Amino acid sequence: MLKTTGTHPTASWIYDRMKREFPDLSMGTVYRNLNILVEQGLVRRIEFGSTFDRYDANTARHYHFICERCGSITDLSLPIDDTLNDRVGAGTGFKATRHRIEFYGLCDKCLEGE
Amino acid sequence: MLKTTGTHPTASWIYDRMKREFPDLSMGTVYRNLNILVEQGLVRRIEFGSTFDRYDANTARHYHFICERCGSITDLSLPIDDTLNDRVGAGTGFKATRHRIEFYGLCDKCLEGE
DNA sequence: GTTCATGCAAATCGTTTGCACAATG
DNA sequence: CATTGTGCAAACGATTTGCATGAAC
Repeated sequence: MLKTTGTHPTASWIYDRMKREFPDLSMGTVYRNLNILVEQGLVRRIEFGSTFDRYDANTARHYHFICERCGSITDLSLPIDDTLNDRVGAGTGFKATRHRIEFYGLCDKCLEGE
Repeated sequence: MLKTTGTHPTASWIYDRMKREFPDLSMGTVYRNLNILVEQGLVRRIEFGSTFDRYDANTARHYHFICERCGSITDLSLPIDDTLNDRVGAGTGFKATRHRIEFYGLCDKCLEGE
């Protein structure tokens, strides 16, 4: 189900959605299975400023755009820049192997209303 | 106190630390005052993968490095790249005004033990 | 009969809030 | 007397867990 969803749902969104098909689904089951999928690397857990987690079935490396007005989260096609990792190491003695970027601003839909 | 701390403490770390000086300090007070400082823009709240928030008195824009072994969080001096924001807009119709980057890897101390 | 995922409810944990009180002006 | 910041304990909300049940092999 997650794979066919372009959004980045929360656990309770998934719960509501799946409950249509499995009326006596429980939250425990949702969380248990999400954790299994995350362990298996099939799903990514992503935490943003909110109090709840979101889940992402797009396991390809990508950056995220978060709209500050409507809160929507969109996958970006911006190419991954691995030279950033090397630049961090220069001089500091750190060794960065990966990074994550989130962009904040206004999405296309919210810009229309401006 | 936060200003004199290079680390990115959690609320309970601050609580423990301040309790030495104010023995009957309560958690409510810590959180209340942290929220006030965040509202005033004097302190940043930063959420990482963990279940709890961290606080940062360094309000200058900067990226973070998170050590995957010891969990330490370090401010980076890597220059902010605002051209990234523009590149997000190109083609997508989004307007990014800011971004945040976290690097993951091994810090200098943990690399020594390799 | 053993294994395993489930529903349910209770527990957990970081954070927030209601309230009474004491200090301040 | 009005205001403000506090301690305390209870409330909160997202997530986790213990346990009994029932299905699958």
